[in-house]
Amino acid sequence: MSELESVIRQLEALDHRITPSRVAVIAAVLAQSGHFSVETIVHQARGVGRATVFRTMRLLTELDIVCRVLLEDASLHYRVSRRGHHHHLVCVSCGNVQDLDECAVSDLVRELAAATEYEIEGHWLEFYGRCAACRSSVALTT
Amino acid sequence: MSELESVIRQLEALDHRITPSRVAVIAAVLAQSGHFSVETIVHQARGVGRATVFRTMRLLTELDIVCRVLLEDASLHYRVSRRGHHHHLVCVSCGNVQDLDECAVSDLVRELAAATEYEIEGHWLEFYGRCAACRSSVALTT
DNA sequence: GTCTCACTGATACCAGGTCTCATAACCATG
DNA sequence: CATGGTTATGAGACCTGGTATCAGTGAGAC
Ligand SMILES: [Mn+2]
Ligand SMILES: [Mn+2]
Ligand SMILES: [Zn+2]
Ligand SMILES: [Zn+2]
Repeated sequence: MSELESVIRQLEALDHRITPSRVAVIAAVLAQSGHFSVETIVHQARGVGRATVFRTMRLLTELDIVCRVLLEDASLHYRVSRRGHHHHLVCVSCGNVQDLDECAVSDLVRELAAATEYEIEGHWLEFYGRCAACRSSVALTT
Repeated sequence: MSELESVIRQLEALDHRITPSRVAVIAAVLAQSGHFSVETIVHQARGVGRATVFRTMRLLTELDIVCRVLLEDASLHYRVSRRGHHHHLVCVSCGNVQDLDECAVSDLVRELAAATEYEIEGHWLEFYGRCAACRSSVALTT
């Protein structure tokens, strides 16, 4: 079963209708290699309305098929998610994304909950830096 | 010396000009109690142009007079910052913000740098939840 | 007081995203 | 299959947050 079929099964299982527009958006999403903006999908899923692309992205986010990637300037990208809850290390130079294996703050969430009496429901955690490749190319040009 | 004067001194020290517009924006910012959007300041600093408000907010961010508060939906707010680098715990119900004392991920940044060969330059970290007050009011209404 | 350059604000513009609503079509059911 | 109810679509208006342009102003060094 292809990845596309697998996503379609998930939608069916949750009583969402399988429409050509949705399939086109999902196919475009699955074809991305790194992180991407919604606009990229709007361009690549030709003929699908802008609103539908945004609606489908929301669906895919809720189903955990994509994850949100927050860039340093607070703009929102997406990325195909092949695991559960996790965070990212983004190269600010080439855009490469490293998925981090586990949530580094789950312990902290418990501590915070105890210390502050907040019931903690969510968090954002993203790291920015330069990957080894980008660092060495900078070294060469300076 | 008032907080306003203190900020003005900081601007002077860095060779920024003290203009009525800047003073109005800074005064409006310092009058905020929690986190706020730029739009709030646009409304409250009457007569100051939109662009100038945005420019001044950028200045204040660079000078660490305000810090950026990222909401759960990735929208950007600001908050008067009375300390160095830190993170936030935001109540998604009433908007109350708790400043967290220290950066909880500075150790992690070092570990990550070693493990991934990235040079890590920055991060986003924000927590969302419900404060004690909001939790008890929910308990009452259910 | 003069001069210069940083700053301003009106305005146009852009990006990202939502709302509306008439139309289309998916798919459960018979 | 044929039908029907309900879900999804897409054109376009609209909204929010933010930047670019540029002629005009005024802060403050001298
Ligand atoms: Mn996490
Ligand atoms: Mn930190
Ligand atoms: Zn890189
Ligand atoms: Zn609260």
